[in-house]
Amino acid sequence: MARVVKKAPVSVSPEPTFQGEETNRRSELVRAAGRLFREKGYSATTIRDIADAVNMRSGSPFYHFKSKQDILRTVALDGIATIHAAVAKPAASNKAPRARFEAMLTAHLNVLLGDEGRDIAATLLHESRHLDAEAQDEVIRLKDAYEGLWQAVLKELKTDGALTDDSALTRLFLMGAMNWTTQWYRHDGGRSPRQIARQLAKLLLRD
Amino acid sequence: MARVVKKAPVSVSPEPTFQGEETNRRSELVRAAGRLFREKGYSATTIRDIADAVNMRSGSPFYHFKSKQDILRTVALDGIATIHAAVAKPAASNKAPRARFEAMLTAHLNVLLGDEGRDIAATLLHESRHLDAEAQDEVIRLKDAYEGLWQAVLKELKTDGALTDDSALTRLFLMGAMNWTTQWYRHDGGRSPRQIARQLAKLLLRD
DNA sequence: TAGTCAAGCAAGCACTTGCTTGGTAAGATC
DNA sequence: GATCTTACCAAGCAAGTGCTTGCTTGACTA
Repeated sequence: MARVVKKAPVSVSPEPTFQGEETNRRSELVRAAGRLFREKGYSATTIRDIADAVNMRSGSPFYHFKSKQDILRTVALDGIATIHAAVAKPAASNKAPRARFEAMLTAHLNVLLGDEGRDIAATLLHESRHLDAEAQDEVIRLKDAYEGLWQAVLKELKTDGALTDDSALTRLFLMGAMNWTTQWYRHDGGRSPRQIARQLAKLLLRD
Repeated sequence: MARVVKKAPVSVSPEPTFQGEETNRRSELVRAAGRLFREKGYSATTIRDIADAVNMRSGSPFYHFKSKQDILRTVALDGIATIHAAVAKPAASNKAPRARFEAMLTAHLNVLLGDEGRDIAATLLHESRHLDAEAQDEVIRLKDAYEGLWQAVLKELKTDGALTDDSALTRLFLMGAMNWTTQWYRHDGGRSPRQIARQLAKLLLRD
């Protein structure tokens, strides 16, 4: 209600067509959906919520996506691709394992906690179960590939003697410690992702 | 459908009143709700799902609970009380800090991953945001009290020299590593909570 | 100038949702 | 034996739910 006057009888300019800003309307939907999925969860978020957030009517998102699940799929795949890309960069650097490890931690946490990626990352981590089986398989495949980056650096750290155990269990503990930050991190609080990464490295590695 | 014959015209015994089994119908609802909340999430679980699971009609749970949220509140508070009680016991033992720590890890993981508590624990960890503000505050209060148990043992471990940093950050990493197990633990897999606890202790503590 | 197309809107359909209401059968209590 | 209480059920209401349909409009194109 009070949303749109059906036909503004006097208005001359027929809507300023707010150009520039952001090209793609579809990606606006994805961003809005990501934020809402993080804030309220997939099931509690309605198509109407998403449409409202980008100033559409409730039927219009279905021009861009064939279903609500399709939106979720897009957000989740977007999320893991973002994390992977962010971490692959420091992982490919030629720093010493320890410094490389810390840079990877920082990259992962920057996505999870930063304004850019935290919506899609949280959606990926907490709402993937609402995907259909096929999409879930795809997420798992990409996640396994991503964790391969970590397994590799853990192995090097063991070779270096900074780590005594580079088993899958160690990797899972590491993922847990990192991904759980979304549950307690406060954006107004003092600690930066960088500092958190450093502390985590210090906890896990011995010198 | 095919659920209950309205009035069995010939049946003599008017329903065997399946005694014994489990006293309280209300707690059956809580258990069923916990399982469903873990499997599908709070929002995706309907009152009809919960009622079906204990063979009631969809209006009947409202005799025991005043709203769907009230069920969630009960499950969540039940969850944290269960974890707290399970960990408080080893925490109060007079073992050496290191052994005590490992016993606490085991206790926490036994609740999270065991058949008894994993439903309510998962609900607590992942669905608390759907509580109203008041209930959320109560959960946070209890959670802070619970984490106090951990902060205390971390402090002792530092005194003992097994840990270099007993800050809140260390505790949060620890909670993350533990609570994230629910995301990957397989009940058919080889590792027991006990073994996982031991490995985690080995990763965090130095000898 | 007519035709095409991308990007939406208005309306609404079929269904689901949490929850309420009036009733009722079996015990417990007086 | 009359009343009260417990624990439900049958029915349904009002508000949503995902999604579809037919249409419009402004920008481009032949």
